[in-house]
Formats: sequence, structure tokens, C-alpha cells
Amino acid sequence: MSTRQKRQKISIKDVAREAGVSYATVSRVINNYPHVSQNKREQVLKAMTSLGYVANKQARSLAGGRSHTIGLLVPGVGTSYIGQVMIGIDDVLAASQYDLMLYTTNRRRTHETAYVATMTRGLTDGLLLLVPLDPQAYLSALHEQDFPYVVVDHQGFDDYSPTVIAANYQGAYEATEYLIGLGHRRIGFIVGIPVLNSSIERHKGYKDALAAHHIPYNPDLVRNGEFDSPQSFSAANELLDLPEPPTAIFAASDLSAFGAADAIRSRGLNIPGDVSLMGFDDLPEAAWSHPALTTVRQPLREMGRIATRMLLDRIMGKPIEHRVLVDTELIIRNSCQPPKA
Amino acid sequence: MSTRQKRQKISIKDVAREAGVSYATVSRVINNYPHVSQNKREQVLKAMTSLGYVANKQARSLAGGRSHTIGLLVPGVGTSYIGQVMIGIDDVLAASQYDLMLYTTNRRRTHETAYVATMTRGLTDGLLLLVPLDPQAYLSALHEQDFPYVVVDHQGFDDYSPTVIAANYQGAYEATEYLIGLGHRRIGFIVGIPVLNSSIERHKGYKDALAAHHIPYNPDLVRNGEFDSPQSFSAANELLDLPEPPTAIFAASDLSAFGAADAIRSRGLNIPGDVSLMGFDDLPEAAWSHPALTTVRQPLREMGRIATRMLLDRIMGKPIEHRVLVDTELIIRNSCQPPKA
DNA sequence: ATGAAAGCGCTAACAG
DNA sequence: CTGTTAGCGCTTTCAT
Repeated sequence: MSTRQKRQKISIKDVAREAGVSYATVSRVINNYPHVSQNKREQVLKAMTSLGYVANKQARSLAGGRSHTIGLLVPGVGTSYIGQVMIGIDDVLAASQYDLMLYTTNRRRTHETAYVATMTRGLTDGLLLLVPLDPQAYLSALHEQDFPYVVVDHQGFDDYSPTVIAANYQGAYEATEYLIGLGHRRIGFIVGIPVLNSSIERHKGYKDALAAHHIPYNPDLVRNGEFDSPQSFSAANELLDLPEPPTAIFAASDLSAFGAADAIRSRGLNIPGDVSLMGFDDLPEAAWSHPALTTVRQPLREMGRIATRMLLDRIMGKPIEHRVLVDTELIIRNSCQPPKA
Repeated sequence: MSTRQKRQKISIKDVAREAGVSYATVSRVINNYPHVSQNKREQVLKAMTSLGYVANKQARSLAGGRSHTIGLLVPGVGTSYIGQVMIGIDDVLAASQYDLMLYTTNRRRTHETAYVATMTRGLTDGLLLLVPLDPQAYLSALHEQDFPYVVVDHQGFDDYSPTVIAANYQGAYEATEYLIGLGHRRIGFIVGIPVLNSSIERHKGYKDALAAHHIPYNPDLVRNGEFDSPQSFSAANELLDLPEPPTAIFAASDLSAFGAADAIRSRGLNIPGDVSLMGFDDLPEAAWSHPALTTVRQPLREMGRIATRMLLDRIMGKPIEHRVLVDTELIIRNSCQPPKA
């Protein structure tokens, strides 16, 4: 145990004494309660600044007030994908008076449930769930308790959870169609994390675009990449090992595409000369990579903003939209070209 | 105001009643207090799980216990730089029982001070400060209060703040020497954020390496890039506009190098054919960029880990090292080569 | 409009 | 070893 001293210096009581009012009045001023005389309000404000008063958030929260913090559950930090969404979240949180509590599940389902439990125990006023893995385990409970939350980039598990999600199906469909338009017929597809709705939708988009152009769907051309680089490296290698390898590879995420790019290059093949490569997300590094990656843009930052605004509205008791669908956009750069004759 | 109901379901009292003990005993069990009979302990544990008890962190913290959360102050989210350090932090936090409160200063000095004030008001048990901009404004106060904190990647403002920092001087020195060894004599340097110690050290390393090889330091060859891409784009352009442009550019961060790369390419010049490019940090995207960036590796993730361990030790009252210096390493990839004859 | 007082859920003496 | 009892700092009735 450490030997630390009291540092909770000035409390509401000190301010009250200094201002010559009851401490309930100080509380009223802090909370912008309307019925306080201009006179006392000013005295209190003065006392607060002169004493350098800083509210204790735990106490406010405990006393039944809100905690003024929102919780964010992410699968992990460090990827640009998460980073981009977080920038959006931070954008709107910075303007409100809310703090952010960050929980990393590291892709462990058990963590998700435990974290959600703590956060709803007064710790936070609302929850932002970013690509949750196992939402059905706790979403119904949150919903029943009427606890505010918004799910980002995953949906389809129920019909009540507020969600913001990109047009995954549409994006994948267009990307595939673009590849087909370039003349590709053997298009490999590296799937993302199977349980995620976004993976499923992208996969479907790929499949349907193929069908629309009378190209048979070939399961051999479809591999699992788990949305990450190392896995996708292997997946691409399997694809390239096929007796008739694909002339183009559509990776379900940019990270996945980077892994595939490594695999392609490691065999001395050229992108897009020998194999065209398509990503999904449009992370900042897609533009920096070599060759610059043609990909489907998902407005991650905007999605973070929208979700946070929804959550804040919801906390304020305002009605919010049930499901927000944002557009994706095909960003054509240099990693795709017509197949060699 | 929202019309929400009580959701703080079962409290320590409910558990006490269920287990047939006083609620102080429940508290003891929760806190692993040694002197509780095996018998009662089991009863309590049973009651806790059967009731689905989840502790209220605010209450624990308010009651004078620790908050079991640590605060992290970062300049902004979304860059890999921060992301990498955060992965390290998360690594060790996940193993401990600590939560993370994230504050983004968005490079506003005023935010820093205000955030630190709230966090020390019981909200957190300790603080991790990542490249703080204006530390002298509050560090002395933290120090006097004996509030646990560790500064990452910035130091030199005082002689008491625990710090973990990379060998910036050494790294920059070696990088510059490498460029000189390749035959470069006109080496441009794009400085980072001037107030940061890491910028200053890197600048010094560059300067001293030049001097060691009898190359005069030319201020025209040194521009400010603020550690970010757009600024460095301009900086590189200025360098390239010089009557005698540099044959190599050393950017004080990878992000800065990416900006410079854009500038170089936008004039139809080739890397490393026409201009060699050196970065600093070794972010994941340095390996993906084109050409793969030669850079000075800073073990960001490890720095995050070390800092967090130090902080946790400090919170536990253990003595910690004052200043941890981690090594940098020159990572040679493809963006540098000898200058053209 | 404002003060008094009752907790919020929990920890930490203090008894016993 | 265990129960009792103060609070932690603040919000919120309830009076006045």
C-alpha cells in the first residue's frame, strides 16, 4: 500500500463557506440550476475560481447525477481503422463535456461482457460499441435497462440496437464490378472475420456482382483473412498456389490487402502488372502504400462522429434514428489494371 | 433530462443480506482482505455470483479507496505513433486490474491543465502523459502532491519527473552518419515540434554527426515540419526549391517523411534515385510505403509497456527508476542510396 | 430562492 | 475474525 495523503483539496463545502451560502446552493450553481439569485450565483462563481475548485466526478456520479463520461469498447487499439473512428468520436466529445473511458477487449468475448457490466454500473452514461464480437450476450440487457448505447460497424443481431454502419454490400459489389469491368474473371476474395456483419455483407456483394455478370462463384477463390495482415498473407499465398491463380484479389480490408501485397511481391509478382489488388476501408496508409491502393472508402471518421452524436442525443433523452447507413465510395488508385492477355 | 430508472441493481448490502454477513465483510472479501474465515468468504463469493454483483467503481473510489483506473493524456488519437504506444499500455493494463481513461488534448495547452486537474481529483490513481506540450504547468503540482505519473517521450523540463524516452540523439546521429557514409553532403533536415525534447535531441544528433564529418551546418537545409505530413510537404518543397537542393532529406518523423515523399514525387523526382529519404519512428506503415522507408526505429510499444509498469509500481508505492532510456535502431530499407554523381 | 438533511455504494477505522 | 459506524463529495428531495 502506498502512503499517500489527501489531495482532494477543496470541496463544494469549502466553496460554500467561502461564498457564504449553503453547499446545496453551490451544487445548484455548478449544475446551472435556474432558480438561484444572480447575486449568490456570482459569489459562488467567484469563490470557485479563487479557490480553484474542481468537481469530483465520482461523487457527482454516485449521488445519482450522471457520470459525464461515455464508455468506448474497442477490439484493440493501434490500428488506423480504430484510430480513424476514434478521431471522429473525439471530435464530438471534445465539444461536449464528456470524458472517455476506453476498454479494449482484445477480441476476447468474455472481456466484452465484463466490461459492459462495469460500465453500466454508474461508470458511464452511455456506451459506444465498436465492432463488438459477442453483442447478443449483453445488448438485450442494456436494452431492457434502457441504457444508452450505439453500435458502430456491426449490426443484424437484433432489431432494436441503434447502429451506424457503412454500405458494405454496396461497396463490395461496386468494387467487384470494377474489377470485372477491367476484364478480370478470376477474382480472389479474402474474407474478413466471419461473424461480423460487415464481412458477410462484403462477401455477399462480391458474390452478387459476380452473379450479375454471369461469372460462377468459385469457393476455391475465397479464403479467410480475419481482417488482418498475417492471416491474409497466408490466404493470398493459397490463392496464388492455385493451379489457375486469380488475376485479381479483393481483400475485405486494407490491412488484409497489405498482407496480400506482401504475399504477391514475395513471389516476385508485380502489382498490378501480374495481379490486381483491391482493398476495403481506405485507411490513410492506403494512399501511401506501394502501389497506392485502390480501395472502397468507408467514412470511418464520420461514422465515429455520427455514432457519438446519436449516443449523446440518446443520453439527453432525445429520440434517435434506429439505424444510420453511410455511403461507401470506390477510390481508384494504382493497384488495379486489366489482366494480362 | 432523461427519464431513466435505477439500474444500480444489487449492491454490497444485497450481497451481505444474501450471505448472512455484515456488509463490511463483503467489502473485505472483495478487497481480498486476509482475515476472513474461509467459511464466510465462500458464502460471500457464492452470493456475489448468484446475485451477479458488479462493484460500483465510483463508490469504491469515493470511499477513499483507489479508483483502479489510470489516466492517459495524449495529443490526439488516430496516428500510428500514438496507437503503437497505446498498444503497449494496453498490454500491461490488461493484465492488471486497471481501467483506462483517455483524454485527448488535441494539442491545446489549456486542455492539458484542465484534464490533469480532473483526473487527479480522485478520478484516476495515476497518470500517463504522452508527449505533453505544456508539462511545466502542472507537473510540479503533481510532484508536490506526490501524485503518481510517468511522462513518455518528452523530458528535460525538470529533474524529478519519471520519464521513459528513446535515444533520440543517438538515433539521429547514426541516421545522419549513415547518409554521410552513403556519400551525401547536402542533407536536408525537417525538424519536429520545436518545444519537444525529442525534436531538439534529434536536431542535435543531426548537427553533431555533420560536424563529426566536417560538413558545415547549413541552416538553409533545416526546415520546420511540426512532425506532421502536410507541414513537412511544404518544408520539403522549400528544400527542393533551393538553388542547390539537398541530395538527401532526413525527416524527424515517419509522418514527416511521408509528407516529404509526396513533395519529392510531385516534382517528378524519384526516391531514392534523385533524393534519398530517411524517417524516424518506424511506424508500421514505414514498411508498407513506397519505397519502403529507411528509418530510425523507436520501440514505441515497448515504451508504452515500460511506462505503464513504472506507473503501476509507483502507485503501489514501490520505488521506480527516474528516467528510462530505450535504444533506437537504424532500420535500413529502400529509401536511401548514394547520391548521383 | 435557499438551507437542511438524506443518502448514492463503498472503504476504513474502531470496537469487540 | 467480524460487525458498527463514520464519512468520501455531491445531488436531491423536502421544507421554509
